[in-house]
This record gives sequence, C-alpha cells and structure tokens, in this order.
Amino acid sequence: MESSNKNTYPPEDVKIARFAKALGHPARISIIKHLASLETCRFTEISNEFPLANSTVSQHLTELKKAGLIQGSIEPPRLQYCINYENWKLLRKHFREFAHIKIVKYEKSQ
Amino acid sequence: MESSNKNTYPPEDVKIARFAKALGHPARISIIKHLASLETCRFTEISNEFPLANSTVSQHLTELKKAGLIQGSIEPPRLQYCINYENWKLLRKHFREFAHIKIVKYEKSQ
DNA sequence: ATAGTTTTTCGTAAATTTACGAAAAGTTTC
DNA sequence: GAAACTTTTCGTAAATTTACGAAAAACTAT
Repeated sequence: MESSNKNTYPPEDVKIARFAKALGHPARISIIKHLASLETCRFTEISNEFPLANSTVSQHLTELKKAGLIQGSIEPPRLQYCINYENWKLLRKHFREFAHIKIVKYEKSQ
Repeated sequence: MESSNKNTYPPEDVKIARFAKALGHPARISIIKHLASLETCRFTEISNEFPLANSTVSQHLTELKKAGLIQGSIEPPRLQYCINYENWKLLRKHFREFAHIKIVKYEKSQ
C-alpha cells in the first residue's frame, strides 16, 4: 500500500506544518499575542502573565524560537524576546495561501 | 501534559491552537490539500498518495476530524471524507485575525 | 566583586503523538 | 451470503511534548 515514488512531503507543506505545530498550544498563542503587545519583550513580563512555571514558559519560548517566530536580544546585552517579523510575514503568506486552497467538494454543514 | 486549569487560556486562543495543532504535521497538510482536490474523497485515494500505512493515514484523518476540519460521509452509506467548509472558514477567520495582530516592537531582520 | 535578580538548563515523570502490522468491522460485488 | 475489497480499531513501541522544581548560568545593581 505504499506509493513508491513519494517518500517525502513537499517542502512547502513541511514549512506550513512547522509553523502550525509551533502554534499548536494555547500557551504559545497567548505568549505570541502578549509578546506582540509589549514594548520591552522581557521574559518576566511574559512569564508573569501565565500560571506556568518559568521553566515551562522558557520551554515554550524555545519552541517558538526554534520555529523562527520569535528571537532573542535586539539590543544585547539586554535580553529581549521579539517577534521575528520576516518570518511572521512568511507564516502569514503560507497560511493565507493554504487557507485559500480551492476545495473541489465539501460539506456545507454538519 | 495539559495544564491542570482548563480555563487558563482565552477560548479564542484555545481554538486557534486546536486548529494549528491539527495542521502541525506535514502529512496532515498534504492530506488536506489532496482531499481538497478530490471529487470523491475516498479513503484509498488519500491513502495511496502517501508512503504511510493505511492505519496511520486513518489516524491522521481522525485527528483532522477531531479538530472539525474534515468529516465523513456526505452520502451514506458511501464512505467519504470531505472538508468541513464551515469550520474551514472559521479557521481562516481565526488565523487571519491572529496573523494580523499588531506587533508593537519587532526585529526587522535576523 | 558580590549580592540579588532573571533566565536557562537539567532531571524527571506523565501524557500524547506517530508509526506499524494484524485483526476486526464495514462495504461492495458476484 | 460469500468472497473480495476497503476502512477502522487494537496492540504496541519509540519519540516527542508538556509540566514541574532545583540547580546552574547569565545578567544587574550595589
């Protein structure tokens, strides 16, 4: 039952999935939203917003960093997290394209 | 491990995260795209496209179903998967809103 | 430099995800 | 209604995720 010539996923799909996965936890959605609203982008300002251990927040931030959605330190040595705008725009583009695929046949409602 | 307090996050964020999580695997992105292109939406047509065991594809479909992005059987007893268009539009709306949040301070480039 | 504060890493545990093949259940065709 | 085919469920294993607290590392201020 294996399709012999398709051994990997299209790079585009991998990219979309990577972004989506990074956003696949409510804490990370909230973190992004909160981070986006801040001038200073400091860890504590983010962490204090959530009923999670600092280490857990840090873990979520690492996850977002791995996906390229945020990054550290605009002005070292000041530690600051910020949205990576280039990648944010990329995410926007990918998601928009994906969300607007032509659907040949669909269910109108449940 | 889910957070012990389910009400921790804004419902909106939970919804976005749920959609995002469902799309957080390249197989599921590919499956959605492929499914969207089909007239018939039958399992085998989807499954044959991927180098995965049928049971694994079935699992991914269940995942997408759980998130409400697809559903089975428009015309029983014919087994058919189809995009759930209502929820697809909802996803589109949520993602669009989220992707366009105002970012107070961000990094111009890496 | 030293003390105090902030942030990350480490160690660990439970839950979840991903994958497979085999078996069961459900459909279709003869 | 049997046989053939399609799809889901089950059992299982490995990998990953999520969470926490404690310890370490990195900063800031004195």
